Amino acid sequence: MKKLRSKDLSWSRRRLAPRQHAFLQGDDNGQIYRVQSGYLRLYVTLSDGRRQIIGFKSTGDIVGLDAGSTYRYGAQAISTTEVHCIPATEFFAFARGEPDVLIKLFGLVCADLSLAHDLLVTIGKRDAEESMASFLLDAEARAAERGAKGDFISLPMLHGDLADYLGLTSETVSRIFTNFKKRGLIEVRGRHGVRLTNRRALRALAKRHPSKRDE
Amino acid sequence: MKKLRSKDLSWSRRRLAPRQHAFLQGDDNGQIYRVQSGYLRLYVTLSDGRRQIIGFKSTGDIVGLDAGSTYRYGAQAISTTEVHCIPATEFFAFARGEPDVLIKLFGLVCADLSLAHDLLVTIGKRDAEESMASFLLDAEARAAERGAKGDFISLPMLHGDLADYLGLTSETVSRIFTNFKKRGLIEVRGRHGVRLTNRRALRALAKRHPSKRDE
DNA sequence: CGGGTTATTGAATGATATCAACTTACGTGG
DNA sequence: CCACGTAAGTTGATATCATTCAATAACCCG
Repeated sequence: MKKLRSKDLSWSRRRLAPRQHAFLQGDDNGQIYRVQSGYLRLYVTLSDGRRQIIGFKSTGDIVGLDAGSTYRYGAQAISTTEVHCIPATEFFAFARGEPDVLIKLFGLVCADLSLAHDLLVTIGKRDAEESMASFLLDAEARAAERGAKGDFISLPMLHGDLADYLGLTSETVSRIFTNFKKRGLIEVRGRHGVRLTNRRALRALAKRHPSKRDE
Repeated sequence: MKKLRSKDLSWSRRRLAPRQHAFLQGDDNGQIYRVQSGYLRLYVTLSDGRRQIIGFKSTGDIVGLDAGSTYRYGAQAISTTEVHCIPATEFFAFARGEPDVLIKLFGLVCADLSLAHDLLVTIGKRDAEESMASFLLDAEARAAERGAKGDFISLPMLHGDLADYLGLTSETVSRIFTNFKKRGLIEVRGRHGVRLTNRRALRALAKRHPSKRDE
C-alpha cells in the first residue's frame, strides 16, 4: 500500500509550546496535521466555557481530517509538540487519485469514530471508578501498540484533562488514583508514570465484554 | 457526483419488526445497511447489560459502514423498519474504483464522528435539562433537513431510549418533559409528537456557541 | 531557592439515580 | 368495538455518588 505521507506533498513543520493551539474550534479548516512528537488534546467547549476533551493525540496520529469548512473542535499542545501539516485542499487533491490512500483515510476516521463510541459508553454508563479503570487499560494498550518499553506508562495529561475527558472533576480523579493505589491496582512513579499492578481487577471494574485476549 | 446506490450493486431488502436486530454487537461484519423507512437505534453494551445508545438512524441513513471485522455496536429496529443491505466486500470492491464514492463515504463517517462528538459534550458536560434541550433542537433540525411538514416533530423512541442516549434515566427524562411543558418550552401531542414553542429558551439552555443561524 | 501551578484531602451540598406506587396508553383478541 | 392485560409513563420519597468549596501540600520551572 502506498505510504500516506507522499514525498510529493509539501508538508510543513510547526513546533507548539505547551498550551499553544494548532487550531481553535471554529477556525477555518486549512490544514491537516500529523503529530511528530508530544501530545495534543482535542476538545469541544460550550458557550459558558465548560470543556469536553474528545481525545488525546500523540506521535503518528492524524488530526483535522474530519473537519468540514471549519474545525468543530480545538487542538492544543499538552507538552511541547511537533506537528507536520499540509493544506487540506492539496491533501485531498492528491488523495483523490489514490484509492488506497482514500481507503486508509477512511479507516483512520472509522478508528476515531470507534474511540468516540467507547468514550460515550464510559461517560454515559460507567461510574467514576469504572471510567478510570477503563482509561488506564486503554492507555496501556495504546502504549503497547506503540511499542513502549517497560511496564510503566506515561500519562502526560493533567488530572484536570483526565477529568474533562471522562466527565469527572479533577478532585474525583485524584481520589480514585489514591484509592487505586491503596487497593494495589496501580503503582505511581512521579507525576506521569503509572504501572498497572492488577489488570484482572481493573478489567472487572471496566466491565468490558470479555475478549479472546483476556487471560 | 455519482450516486451512492449504483444499479450495478445487488442490494437486498429486509423488513425488521420492532425490537428485531439488523445485527448485534460482536457479529461478523457482513453487510452495510441503508434505512428505507422506520428507525434504528444503535447501541453499545457493557458486560453487565448497561446500554449506551450511540445514535438513532432513519430514512436514508447508512449503517455499518464503519465496522471492522465485527460490528462494534448493535442495530435494532424501534418501529417496523425496512432496510436495504449489501455485502461489505462487494460494496467496497465497487467503491474502490470510484473516488467520488469513496469521498462520499468518507464524508458520511465524518458526519457520524461529528455527531458522536456532540453527544460526548452533551453527556459529559451538560446537565439533564441542558441535554434534553440540546436533543430537542437537534431533533427538530434533523426533521427540517428531511423536509418534515408542520412544526410538530416525531420522536419515535421511548423515554428509556432517550435516557440511554443522553446518559440519564427514563424517570429523569419524564420529569424534564413535564417541566418543559409547564414552562411553555414545548407542546406535546400524543406519544410521539413534540413542538418547540420557545426555541430561544431551549437554545439558551443548550449552551451552544452562537451561530449565524441564530435569530 | 521561590512562586505559581497542580494535586490532595476533608466536609458539605446537590443533582440525579433508585425504589416504589400509581396512572395512562396501547394493542390484541374476544 | 370494547375490555382486558401488559408495557410505558408519571410522580413522590429517599439514597447516593460525585461535585463543590476550601484549605493544605507537593511539585516543577525558571
